[in-house]
Amino acid sequence: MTKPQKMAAKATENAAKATAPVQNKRAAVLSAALGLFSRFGLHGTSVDQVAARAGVSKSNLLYYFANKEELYVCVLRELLEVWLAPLREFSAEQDPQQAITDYIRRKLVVSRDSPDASRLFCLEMIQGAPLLKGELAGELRGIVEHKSAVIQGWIDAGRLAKVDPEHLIFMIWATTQHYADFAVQVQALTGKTLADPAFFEQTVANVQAVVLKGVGVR
Amino acid sequence: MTKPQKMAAKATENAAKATAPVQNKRAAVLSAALGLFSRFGLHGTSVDQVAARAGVSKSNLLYYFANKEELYVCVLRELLEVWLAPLREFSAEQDPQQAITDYIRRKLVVSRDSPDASRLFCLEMIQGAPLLKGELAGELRGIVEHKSAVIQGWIDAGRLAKVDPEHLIFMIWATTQHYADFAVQVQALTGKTLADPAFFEQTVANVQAVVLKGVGVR
DNA sequence: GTCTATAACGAGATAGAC
DNA sequence: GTCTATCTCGTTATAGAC
Repeated sequence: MTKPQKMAAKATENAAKATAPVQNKRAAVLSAALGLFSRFGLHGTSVDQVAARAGVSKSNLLYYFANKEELYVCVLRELLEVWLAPLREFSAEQDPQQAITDYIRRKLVVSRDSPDASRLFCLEMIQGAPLLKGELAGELRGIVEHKSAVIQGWIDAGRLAKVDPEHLIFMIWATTQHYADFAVQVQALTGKTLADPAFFEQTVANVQAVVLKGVGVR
Repeated sequence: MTKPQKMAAKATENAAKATAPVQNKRAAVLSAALGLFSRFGLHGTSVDQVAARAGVSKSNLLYYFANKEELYVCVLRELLEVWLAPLREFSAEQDPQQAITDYIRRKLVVSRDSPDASRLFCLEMIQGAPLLKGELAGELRGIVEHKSAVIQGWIDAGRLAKVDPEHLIFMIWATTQHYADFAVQVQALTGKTLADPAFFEQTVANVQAVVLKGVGVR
């Protein structure tokens, strides 16, 4: 088995049977790569920089990842799960007000705790999502259609005001991700970051308040 | 006067006394550059690509702009005005509901007609706004503080619900720019773009409805 | 002002010793 | 698995003729 084949196999198997130290190295590289790619993009980041940040040599990095693009794709793959997780939990069994309240908080927690993931996702979208277009049209679309139907059900039952469910979802995504993607702007204008607990709670409360009132039936 | 000096002078004078054909070329290059930088970033775009798109040779382009970074900065400078214009019009003399209604529409018009500008602005923010930080802390901050005071005045007068003005402004920015920056995602999930007149009006109506109701006093 | 040719450099990727 | 050395290519930027 040649090296690239081994690597490809490892990637598809989710690296199930690799040894622990190898996993640590891969994880370190992926984490370093996320941090840099999310700020400077694929072309704005050199393999050298990623290697340095991860504490490995460039050629060693290229032993684990066949080339820069493969590394980038691996990072994106991990990313998508982080990004999708909060949406999956959005449930039809809950009270609509509570479901929206919880969803907004979960998304803001991601913006606070994984701003890198949010930013790289945004970067990818801006560039036309060359590598995520497939997932968008497939998995994400399925989930969104399902959640939209749930929201539409609430509206038909008179539990929410008449809004287009997809626009409501976009609005929640936009307002919550804004605090990660435009963190510099938020900081320049308010002096605060989501890392500040008081500001975080204030943000959660404001977004929840406007959205809930905006779609409320009362 | 050496070439770089001439160029720098031309840039600062706003190219007031340059001849028309020269202006056309500069404009063509700037426009081509905006289109490419906004998709692929500074490092993802080559001078060659910009030149080709603008219909000039690479070395000719480098006659007008001393180097790639200067070109990038020129593009950003133009950008900021496009981005700020709708906010400047946000007026204290209007009825609050009307002011917010109009502002949302204006921002969505920009998202529809200048998605490149919106995307490049977003790219710059994601990267930490190395070149716009100054403007953010200065001019933008001043305008935002002023507009926030206006909103606070409306709240104190009981004409709007109690919201933090800055979060309201962020919410409007986020929801409206989303349709430009995440256009691929919006298209993948709805099949539509703001270029579609019906979808545009539907978007305007939805955003206005939720925000207005969300901050309304009734 | 515009062109062709080319210098100079950075960065991705590979070869091969250990 | 990890390293050093090196090849190769794309890209920026300049030199200099017209």
